[in-house]
Amino acid sequence: MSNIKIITSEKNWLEQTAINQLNGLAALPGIVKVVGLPDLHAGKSPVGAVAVTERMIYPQLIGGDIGCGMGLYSTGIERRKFKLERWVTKLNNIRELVDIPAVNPYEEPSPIYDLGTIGGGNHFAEFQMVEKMYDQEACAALALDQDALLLLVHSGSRGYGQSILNKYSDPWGLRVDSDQFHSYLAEHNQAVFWAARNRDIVAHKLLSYLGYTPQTKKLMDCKHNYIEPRGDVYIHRKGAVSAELGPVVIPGSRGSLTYIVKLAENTAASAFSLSHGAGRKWARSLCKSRIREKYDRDSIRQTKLKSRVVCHDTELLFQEAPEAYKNIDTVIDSLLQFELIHVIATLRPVLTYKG
DNA sequence: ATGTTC
Repeated sequence: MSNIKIITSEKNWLEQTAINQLNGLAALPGIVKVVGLPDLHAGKSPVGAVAVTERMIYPQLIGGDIGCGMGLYSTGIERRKFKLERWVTKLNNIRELVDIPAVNPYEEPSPIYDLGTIGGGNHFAEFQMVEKMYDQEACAALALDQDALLLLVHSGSRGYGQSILNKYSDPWGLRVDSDQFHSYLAEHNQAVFWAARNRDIVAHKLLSYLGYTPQTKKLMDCKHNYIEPRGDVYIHRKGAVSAELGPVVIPGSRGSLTYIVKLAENTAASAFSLSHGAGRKWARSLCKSRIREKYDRDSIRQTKLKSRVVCHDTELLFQEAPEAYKNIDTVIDSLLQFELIHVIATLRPVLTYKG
């Protein structure tokens, strides 16, 4: 009997490298179960993956960006007040949210340097609007409003999480009876906590920069890089979201819809976890050569959904192009086939801001 | 992923 489960469907392509990495995880000491979600792809350790362990934890599987995740906010701004060109112009005037004075509104000093900055890579802050509601009741319970402008923030613990990982990289895997096990988990929990706060501050800084008194309401916060102790086992989620904490946001790319899903009953099959996005299809290094001819400096900043992207790093925009990501509909379809989710709404990105 | 990094 294999301890590996892959949640996928015929149409959903998975790269062999990622499956090999998943097999590698399954062979580690203390591993009870390994799950590959439909957005599985290769990374330093596989992304879109869940590893359930006993008597051991593996900080390296989580990586440096401890607590990374997505916060979805209602901005308190009506969608008709959204002014695309004006906001694009304004956001073009700052490099990152570092240009906006950092304020730590909390009592404790922040361990995150430049609290309220988005960071690089696949991180972003994105304005979205409700595209379609499929489950009115669930949308109402979530306070998802058709007329509200929404903001999705994908960011993590910045350098702070990495500094924690650096202290616990040796040995590979920490046993429950070690001091390191307990101190890592305590520091990890701090990073998870601060990463969520970082997302909150990103939302606030962005809205105040655009001239609004932030009246954000957090609809959900879905972390996807962390360890959850659950009874006798430890659920490592690397690019995977808990299926037990309420509705989940699963974005595609900047050029596709975002799904809001409700949890189904049968989530034990996926180690109580769901996908965190569409998942990469192309390695970063391959993107530029594959789509260079299709775009110029302007057109790479627009999507087929007519949304816009503000980002000063053109290289990054190629690496994070919609083409570099798998089809979100196929990922959602795989989750539906395994009866892990119900779709309650879709959102449409209108403006993406990247550091 | 990363106050990257030569």
